Amino acid sequence: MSRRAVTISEVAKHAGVAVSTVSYVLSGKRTISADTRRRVLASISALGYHPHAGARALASKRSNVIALVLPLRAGMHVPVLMRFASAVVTAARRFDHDVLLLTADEGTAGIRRVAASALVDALVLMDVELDDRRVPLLRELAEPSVLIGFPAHPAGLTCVDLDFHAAGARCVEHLAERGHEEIALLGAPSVVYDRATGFATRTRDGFEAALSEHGLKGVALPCEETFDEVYETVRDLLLDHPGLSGLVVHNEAAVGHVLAALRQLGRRVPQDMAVVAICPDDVAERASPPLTSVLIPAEEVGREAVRLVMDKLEGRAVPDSTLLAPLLAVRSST
Amino acid sequence: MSRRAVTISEVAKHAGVAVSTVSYVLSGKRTISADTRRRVLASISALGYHPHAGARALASKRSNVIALVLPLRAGMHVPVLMRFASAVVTAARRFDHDVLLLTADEGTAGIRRVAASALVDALVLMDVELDDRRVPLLRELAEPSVLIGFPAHPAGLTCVDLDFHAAGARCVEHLAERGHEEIALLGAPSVVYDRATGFATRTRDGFEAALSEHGLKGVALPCEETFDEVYETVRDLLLDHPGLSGLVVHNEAAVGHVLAALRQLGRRVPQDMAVVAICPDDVAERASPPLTSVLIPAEEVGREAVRLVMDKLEGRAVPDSTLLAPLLAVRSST
DNA sequence: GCCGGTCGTCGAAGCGCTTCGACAGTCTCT
DNA sequence: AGAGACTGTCGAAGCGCTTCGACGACCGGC
Repeated sequence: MSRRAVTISEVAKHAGVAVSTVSYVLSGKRTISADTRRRVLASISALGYHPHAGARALASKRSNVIALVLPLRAGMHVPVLMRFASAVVTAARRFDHDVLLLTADEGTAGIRRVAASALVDALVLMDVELDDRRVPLLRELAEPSVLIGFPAHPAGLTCVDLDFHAAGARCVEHLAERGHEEIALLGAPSVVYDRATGFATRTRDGFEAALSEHGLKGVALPCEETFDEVYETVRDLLLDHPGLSGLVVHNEAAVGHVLAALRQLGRRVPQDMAVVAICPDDVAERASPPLTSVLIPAEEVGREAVRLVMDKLEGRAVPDSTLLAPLLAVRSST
Repeated sequence: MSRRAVTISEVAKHAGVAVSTVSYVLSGKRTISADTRRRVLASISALGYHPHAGARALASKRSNVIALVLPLRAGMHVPVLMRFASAVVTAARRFDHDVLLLTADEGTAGIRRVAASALVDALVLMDVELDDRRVPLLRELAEPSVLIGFPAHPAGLTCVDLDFHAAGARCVEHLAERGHEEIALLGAPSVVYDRATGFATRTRDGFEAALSEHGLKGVALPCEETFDEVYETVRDLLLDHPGLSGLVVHNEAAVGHVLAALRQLGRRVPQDMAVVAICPDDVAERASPPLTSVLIPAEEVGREAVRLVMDKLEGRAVPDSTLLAPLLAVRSST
């Protein structure tokens, strides 16, 4: 049970070298002869030595821990969140760092606490709001941070997200390849556009740009999230655009309703209407029929966020904004 | 930006006391006069002092961090997981601890590492398998741990979970009271049974035990999570068991699909088929119709796990096994 | 054969905190 | 009034590690 932990000085004694030599073997910050290194490493594994994290943090001013701030509140699509978290942990481990989990409900206090107490070296925040209270705090913090998502004023911050402009365009392109000539985008609820929320607008712009590039007809509409509103929107859409044969849905909550409405209106998917969604993979897969979709690359975003934050820790310059290319998965709805 | 952090000795100087006095004000381990305490606290907030976590861990042999080991892999219903995680973080904060997130894919190595390096004081593990490789390690570890879920041989461990055996039985009992004579259990995806994960098996055992106790006919089936698979399963079930009038669903991801499939197959709930779910409350409430359900008390389990692990840290004795009684909420589906 | 330059290693000085023993003062019994 | 028990505070000794400066040993160039 409670064997007292092995310390670096016991390793040094066992290997017949100075404490500092053991330290240098471990950190590689000074050259050590191959022979000495071998002896030290042998002693380390013979004794089962693990450096004491606290002592290391105290002496080196690095805890080798990064904070991950998750929303954990209603309205987020949780499975995606989890995949982000998982990706961040895995990526952090690759840089020999661990991950401290903070929930957003502790607000700025939690961030301030873990940063000020040197518990963490850096922070990764998820689900940043347009006007996020934490953003000013991050700006004045000594510890580097990376945001997943974009606030309204990202100046001075490092942000990473899916390239929604390209995602909108990619959907159009896919439908164009399939020979569709008139397509519509059903987006976020109108309130989201009114707020000029980044990702919704960016998708629409990408959609429209691609439309004119491919010489297609089309229309972009906001889309509410109750079944009745969705039904009306879809019905009117079909009446107003009899030539319509392709649909891009960028509204996770409405996807199911859209499919149900189409079914109810006697349109088969994909025979009468091709549907492409921009949504998490599992939503697309579970829909009936499974939807061709641009997936939200959680793993890649998480990995990239960690890479950026590590670069900042090492003092390397990083781009303010990193946009990840969309990936389209073809399923049975197109 | 990078103002050097305030240390305890600066606080001491500012307040005109010894360093140790500041420490005792913070820890309360010795009596301090009200007047001195006030002066020290004033200096602390005036200077914005935060104790250095590493230094504290080094000197006190306590990091005030607990590890949370999450599965993050297929077959688990992720939102529930998230609620566990959230509950653990919140509860840990209440004991002035933070939470380090480990993923199960690092296996025993990660656990060994964070324990040996004194990064964490204790561990909470989720989704323990019946024959979990990590269990022997936990037994020999000096750091206390608590499992959410039960392995096959829980001797010497501290485990907490919903009493799934009782939950399965409770559902049968409820349906028996309502006069149903042939009922089925739709459980987790088969991969979960193959892994022999405790909770799925225990629910089934409880279901079957109650079945024979009440002299009912019935069958227990695994249940996948896409609509098409669920539809097939339900359709076959109805064909094979024409007398079936009650259904227990223990699979959050599938409940919606089960209801949709029943509707599509012309069975009304509850008139033609009574349905009881074992799932988080919000899932049951949002279903249409709202489902009678045994709720999964994620918050309570997480909180309890943290309480237990803190008790162990303080050297207090704790029960080996904590089973939370199932609570059945009657809604309109039975 | 001597000088300057690496190379490999060591010793010691912290890093910021907790905790132990010591010790003046105060209070409470006799 | 004096012994004994508290109270409140201090100083100093670590906790286990990193890192800096120092210093022999060895190298090649002249």
